[in-house]
Amino acid sequence: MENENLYTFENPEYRKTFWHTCSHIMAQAVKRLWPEVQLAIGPAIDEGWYYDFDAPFSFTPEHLEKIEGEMKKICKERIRLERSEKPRAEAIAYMESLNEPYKVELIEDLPEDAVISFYTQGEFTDLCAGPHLDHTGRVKHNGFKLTKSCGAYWRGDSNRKMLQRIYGIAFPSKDELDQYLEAQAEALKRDHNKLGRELEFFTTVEEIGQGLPILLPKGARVIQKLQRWIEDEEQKRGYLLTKTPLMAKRDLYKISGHWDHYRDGMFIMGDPDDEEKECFALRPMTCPFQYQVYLNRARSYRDLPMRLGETSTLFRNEDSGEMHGLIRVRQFTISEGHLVLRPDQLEEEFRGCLELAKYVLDTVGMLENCTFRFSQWDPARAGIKYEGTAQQWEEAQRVMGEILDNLGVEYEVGIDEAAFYGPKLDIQYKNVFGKEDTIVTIQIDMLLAQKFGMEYVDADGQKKTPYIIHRTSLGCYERTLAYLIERYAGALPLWMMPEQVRVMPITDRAHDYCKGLVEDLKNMGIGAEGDYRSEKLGYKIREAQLQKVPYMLVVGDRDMENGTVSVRTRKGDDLGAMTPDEFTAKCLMQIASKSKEV
RNA sequence: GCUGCUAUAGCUCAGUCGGUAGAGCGCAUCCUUGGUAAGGAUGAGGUCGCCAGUUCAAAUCUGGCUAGCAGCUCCA
Repeated sequence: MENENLYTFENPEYRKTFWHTCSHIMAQAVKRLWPEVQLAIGPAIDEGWYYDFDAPFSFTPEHLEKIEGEMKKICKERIRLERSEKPRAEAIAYMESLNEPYKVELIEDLPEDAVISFYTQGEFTDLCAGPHLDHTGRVKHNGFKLTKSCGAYWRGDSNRKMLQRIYGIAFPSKDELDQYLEAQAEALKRDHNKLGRELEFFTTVEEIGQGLPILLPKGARVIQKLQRWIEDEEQKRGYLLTKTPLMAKRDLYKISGHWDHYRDGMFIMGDPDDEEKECFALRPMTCPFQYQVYLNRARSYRDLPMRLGETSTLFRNEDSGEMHGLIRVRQFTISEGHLVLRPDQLEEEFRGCLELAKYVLDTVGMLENCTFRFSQWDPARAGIKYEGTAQQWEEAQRVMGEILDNLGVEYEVGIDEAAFYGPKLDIQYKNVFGKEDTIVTIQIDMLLAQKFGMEYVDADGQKKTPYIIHRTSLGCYERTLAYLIERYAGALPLWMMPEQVRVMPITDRAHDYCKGLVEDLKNMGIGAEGDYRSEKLGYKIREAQLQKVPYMLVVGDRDMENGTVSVRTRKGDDLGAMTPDEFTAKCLMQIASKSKEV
């Protein structure tokens, strides 16, 4: 390795070290300004760093400015960072003397014989494993910025004290910092929660409530197109369409285990504690409903695999702070499905689910930004969060791990991320803020079939319990729409766009001609609208452009004479004049091919 | 649920020291009939999120609620 490359920002190790030192500089600045503030933790993260503080006041933007000012001084002072070590007991005593209870707690969690390392820069010493830059002058006084402050629980535990977290970002030069901040600002312009409202895909109304977005005609149409496509695609792949009730008596959820595990997260109608009276709950998942389809009659091994699909609306009473645009809502519709299968079919069917998910994610243009996570149980929470035996869990996870390896899936492992009934493959996607959520999930369930008494008669005449795969193909339609809006900055591919063509007469003389065009296009299944207002062409084009309408058909005297339309794209390309038939054929072809480019 | 911030016209926002509101865009009407990102004029539109409190007087100050935003926690 060329040594000089180790100390560049391109090296992730160096970058993290750089940001970690920034967090120490920030902590030092805070302690200089307000010695009474106590320190918790301050790691480097994927983009920058944060430090958690316990302060008797709230950090405001003015506080952040002050801290930045003090940090600039520390950078200019070029203070050396020196590592030192103390035995555990001495380290605890030292942090007690500094009145840093959070640091004391951190050290107390380390083993008895641990040697504790510290980093000292001038008057400031912090508990830290390192490594660090050699001196604070490596950070440029104009190369960093404190981006936000917010609350964060001590040790990520919602039962413990809420501390205050300050986030920061730094680069080796002001130019790079400015570039980063500029890119951030650009990314936020794609925020579906703003753009989706501006473009009238959805809205919310105070009286309806949190997490209950209204899909406006444009948003509803996109989702309809996606749903029809998915339902058809699944039918091609052997799925049977079901339509099951949106609610059930509590009895159903008791069998599945959801009543015990997620009662607080359900919308319940009736008194849940009164066993004498009927009590219903809106469904938070589809599983036990779709199982009834299987249970409708006795099944043979010949019936398996049975692939059930449903466009399923679910209701989950999320905590008030969890809702976010279309990404996290209280009522949503997913491309749900359950596969009931014999053990020997598990790998093949899992492969089919993964293939389908990858196909649909690729088609909508999201696959390249997806990451895969193998969500496993945490044995420490066996019997609390997770049902079933350790043997069942190990078996399911072993099988799933083998399948994933055989399929060459590159994944990260998420411990304690599994469902209560089994491990999952979660396909993750990030929004413009960098926050990650699950877009698609494929789960192996070795428990629920037994609970519901699902069986099949095998070739040997024996009754056996099937495996179940829970899966989505395009995930939750609301969430997917949100990501699509962000992915395409609102300019969705032609095939899923609600309004695909806008016809614009230049003068009143062209109105009838245009109306005929719009009608013809609509009859061919193309989303077309006419703009008959007495505005100038430039005005109409600008508006269609802002609304991301893929094709604009301009019609004036010239076109009427020649029997043509003049075609313009939202990208600004002038495709010239062509006959309506030529345009229609081109448009239909592009729609059918689900091209991402138009 | 927690911490912090926010709420004024359909949208984006201004409104100083407490004295009951303003702009741009949009919308409506009229003029304009035009060739690829904003033609002109006129007009309508607001219990200042809701409920209390302080005050002679509240968009403005205080409290509660509702909703929105960022993060934390959670996400079957």
